[in-house]
Amino acid sequence: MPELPEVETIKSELSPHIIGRSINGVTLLWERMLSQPSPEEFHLHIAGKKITGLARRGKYLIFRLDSGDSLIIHLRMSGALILGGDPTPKYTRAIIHLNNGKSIFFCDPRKFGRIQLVKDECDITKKLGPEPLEKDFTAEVLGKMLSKRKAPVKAVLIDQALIAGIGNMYADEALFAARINPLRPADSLSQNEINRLHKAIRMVLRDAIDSKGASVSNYFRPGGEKGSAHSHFKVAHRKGELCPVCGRPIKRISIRQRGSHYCPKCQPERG
DNA sequence: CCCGGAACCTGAAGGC
DNA sequence: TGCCTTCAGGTTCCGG
Repeated sequence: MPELPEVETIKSELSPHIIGRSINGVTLLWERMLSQPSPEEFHLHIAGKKITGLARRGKYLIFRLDSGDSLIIHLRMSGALILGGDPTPKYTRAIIHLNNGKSIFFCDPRKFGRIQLVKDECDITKKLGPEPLEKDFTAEVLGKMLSKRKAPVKAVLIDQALIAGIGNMYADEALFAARINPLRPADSLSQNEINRLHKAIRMVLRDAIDSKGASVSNYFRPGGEKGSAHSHFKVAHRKGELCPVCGRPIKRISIRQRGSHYCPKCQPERG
């Protein structure tokens, strides 16, 4: 599932191929993928616009256009952006046609991904919490967030309004690295645990970016290659496998209807 | 505001 | 082998 490291990888690998290019038009094969504006408005305002920059905020990928508008893509669960000519990849739901004969194929078996064209990208990004890899995301900032919440710390980590870009698998990995049980009430963490968690979040995300993201589900890089971050996972998606630290089986429980993987020994109920 | 649960989707995996 | 059910989870919406 594309989370921060996957979207960051897509941004880096797509950028050199598309910045400075113009968009001839966009084909929508699954119209509900467009959340705003209307299809008529969308086609009217996108045709012929030049891509001046590509940015990421949380899990959103932002194409900045010379018109001042921004084309914003969210891959949600199973989306991938593949750069190519032909043939059209399986599960293609939208095609962004560039002026060099190449296209960006938005492939998404689950049809959860979304495209929108907005005048002001802040309308979308202002709802997001800080970027976990930026300087302003300090242990103090994290501690303040957690201290206001009684929900399980796992649920708080994946709340995009608090921290932007962490999803289910990297939350599990960060909590394991910090040796914190995912069910612990967020406001029950000690200062030491907050510091560990802060460090773990940044380490886990940076490592995953170095590995070009985790190819679970339908994630592919723009060239069609997979990432390798999933092969370094210690607990995420590893139910029943043995903990690399203590050798006990990884447990899987449901938190907020999300599969949560952890080691009962290394991440005990009470810190 | 805070919290938890349902809905959106469909391929994959598991049960019988 | 095959049908059927369940699972996967990012975001949005809704109810308590």
